[in-house]
Amino acid sequence: MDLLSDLNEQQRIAVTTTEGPLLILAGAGSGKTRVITHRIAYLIAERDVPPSNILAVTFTNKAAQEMRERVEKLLSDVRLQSAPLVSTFHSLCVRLLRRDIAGLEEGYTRSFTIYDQDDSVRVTKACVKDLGFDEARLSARQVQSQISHAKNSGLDAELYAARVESHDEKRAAIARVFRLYEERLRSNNALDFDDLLIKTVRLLRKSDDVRERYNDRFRFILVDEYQDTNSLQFALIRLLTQKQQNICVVGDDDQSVYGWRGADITNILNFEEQYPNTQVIRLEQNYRSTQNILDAAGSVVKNNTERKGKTLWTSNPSGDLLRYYQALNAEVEARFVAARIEEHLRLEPKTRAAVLYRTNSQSRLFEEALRRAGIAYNIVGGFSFYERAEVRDIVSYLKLALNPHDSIALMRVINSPPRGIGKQTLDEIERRAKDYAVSHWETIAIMAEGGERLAARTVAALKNFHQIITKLVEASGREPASEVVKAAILDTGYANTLKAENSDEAEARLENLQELVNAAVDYDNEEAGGLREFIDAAALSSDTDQYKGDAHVTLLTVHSAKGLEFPVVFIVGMEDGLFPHARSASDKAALEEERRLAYVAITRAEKYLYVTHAMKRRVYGEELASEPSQFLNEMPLEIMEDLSRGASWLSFARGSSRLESRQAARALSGAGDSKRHTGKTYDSAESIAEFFRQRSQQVGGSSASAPAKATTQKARAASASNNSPSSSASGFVPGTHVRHPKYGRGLVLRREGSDDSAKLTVSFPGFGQKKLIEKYAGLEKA
DNA sequence: GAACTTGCTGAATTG
DNA sequence: CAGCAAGTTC
Repeated sequence: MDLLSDLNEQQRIAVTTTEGPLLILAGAGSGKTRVITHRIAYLIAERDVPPSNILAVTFTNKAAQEMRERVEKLLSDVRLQSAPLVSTFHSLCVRLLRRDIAGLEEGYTRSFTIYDQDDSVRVTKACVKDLGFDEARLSARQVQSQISHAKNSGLDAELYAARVESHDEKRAAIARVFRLYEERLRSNNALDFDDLLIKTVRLLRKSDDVRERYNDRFRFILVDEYQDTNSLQFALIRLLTQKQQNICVVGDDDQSVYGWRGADITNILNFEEQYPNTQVIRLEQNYRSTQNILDAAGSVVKNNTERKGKTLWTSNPSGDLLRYYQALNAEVEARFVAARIEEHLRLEPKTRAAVLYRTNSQSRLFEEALRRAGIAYNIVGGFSFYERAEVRDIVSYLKLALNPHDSIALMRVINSPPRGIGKQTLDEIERRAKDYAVSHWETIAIMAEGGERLAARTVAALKNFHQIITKLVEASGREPASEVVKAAILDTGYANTLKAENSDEAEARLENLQELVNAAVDYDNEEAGGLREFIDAAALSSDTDQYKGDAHVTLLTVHSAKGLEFPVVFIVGMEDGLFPHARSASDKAALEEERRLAYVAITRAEKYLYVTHAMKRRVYGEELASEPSQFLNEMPLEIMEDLSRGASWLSFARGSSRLESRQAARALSGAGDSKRHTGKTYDSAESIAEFFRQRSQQVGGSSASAPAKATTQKARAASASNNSPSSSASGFVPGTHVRHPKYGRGLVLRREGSDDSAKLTVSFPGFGQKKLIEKYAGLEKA
């Protein structure tokens, strides 16, 4: 088979440049996966590289699996002795550590357990409690994320503590939790997700032996989604490429959306400096989307300053206009989306649609609307299979089967199903474990022998539990994984308790457990890994792994959608404070990341792209007014079609921007001209548009290169609407959040007149818009 | 010890 | 509004 015939020129160079460092800047939809898979196949088939010398690293299992399958397909007529290793960063680390962790000399053994985030939070919580800190003031979740952040930036507990200012009480507390947390993990022979990378890097640094071995083994390394790598992952790559520099990284700086998780965009921006003699290849032809969709994406992302800059182009037709919809509230938005999906499926039963949202909590309304419309959907994220309580319980039993000293697992299931071991007994176990300085498991063994101050009932209950686990441990020594899973479900009483409940919910849980058994059976058949690997896979499985490519309708966050494509895409909740998220508003870098996120969302679409927003939305159970996202304003309005009922932000923004430079700059396209509106009938929309116009001036427009233009724009706006924006430094300019003695929090929409006699139009959630004279209103900044 | 009630606090994105 | 911890009752 000719591996190069169906590639374009750039792709071909990317595939055949096999020696030396290579940076492939691959725009969205430019055939990135195809290049990687062809490259692997090419190395094997044309350059006679033994597959075992190739390592390809991805971020998700799903991507890894897809890559494996595609390579296999390309090489279907080549006989292979081995397969290239296609793996996620985390499973690569597990693989190394399962073999060599003892070389670290930190007391860890090869049978270490992996703590996922939920486990980590549990440990953190226990640490906070045991150190006597107030759990309400020091939320375990927050502390855990601080610890994780520290670990990812190369700080251990000691370094972190040393960095904490003495007066910063909270951080000092976190530092103490951090230290205890690390101790607990170590004494449980457990590693959290961050440790997997940290320990691997440390091991490769420490042991020349191990480092050499893997340098010799992996002579050709590929890294996908390189823009998402963090400093530890970079260090890992560095260590693996000491002997050779056949390192090929593929990424797109415009799609870097994991900065909050420690991803370091400079890894890709500075790759050429880190690896001298790097060849750079740009893949800029997009095969996925229509021209209009690409225009929208480009028009948004070009507002970012921190980027390498590239322009996607396509030979695809311009396609349909983007479809815009302004909903009264979030419920209406969901109903609109469901109705449109129904329509698309009616016209094209085989099409696939995706609903993309910023936060998982938005999914519920769409689930309800789709269910009501009788449309089947698939949802990614939220509670994934391995995160369900019953699955986690059984997995905990399995962990105990391999290592009964795993206290986290033990405490999780010691009384589920209920077997008469209550809080009193648990506290007693905790106390004694600490006193004797032995594991909970050993403590239970001692207590099960009976003794002073223990009720006979308690002793019997503990004995029972001890026996159950002992049996599981024995079973794990001789039975295949699936049999141990069955035992963990049946012999622990778990299944019986669920059956006895006799409810629909219990029924569903039983089905999930059946599913777990099925997974284990598959595992027994396919790989000879055994229970250990089965549990590792469960721990490392991720949300995006649940994505089913053949589903007609998929609900997922924008983050989870990265790397996927759909003929029909809905980007919903395009509102200020939601997308971009409020937590990013203050920070320029964070806002740029949000913008890249918008870019990712837009470029998922092949043919039809919908953008929607709601005027009102429930937050914390309270209904709040919301403004359209600034990213909507950054799209070319003339390639949007307005599907809103009645007046909308778009209809007004379009009318009001007619005279302004943005229109002139985009005069190329004649679309939208037929939809001229005077704006006079659109009271609320008018104020929203006003708000935008004002804000774009405050922010200084989209590019730094046009100060002169910004001034004329400002002057014109001022004369047109009789405003004097930002002339009174002390006053409340539109966009400011204010507090009113009677109406509470509100948003300034408009300001008329100057100095302190200015008239303000302020929108108060729940009270509507009020016109107020600034000097009498008693407003304060909120 | 278990099941139920109340009252509080807090959700951004994920391997 | 929801999920969780502490408090209450059987």
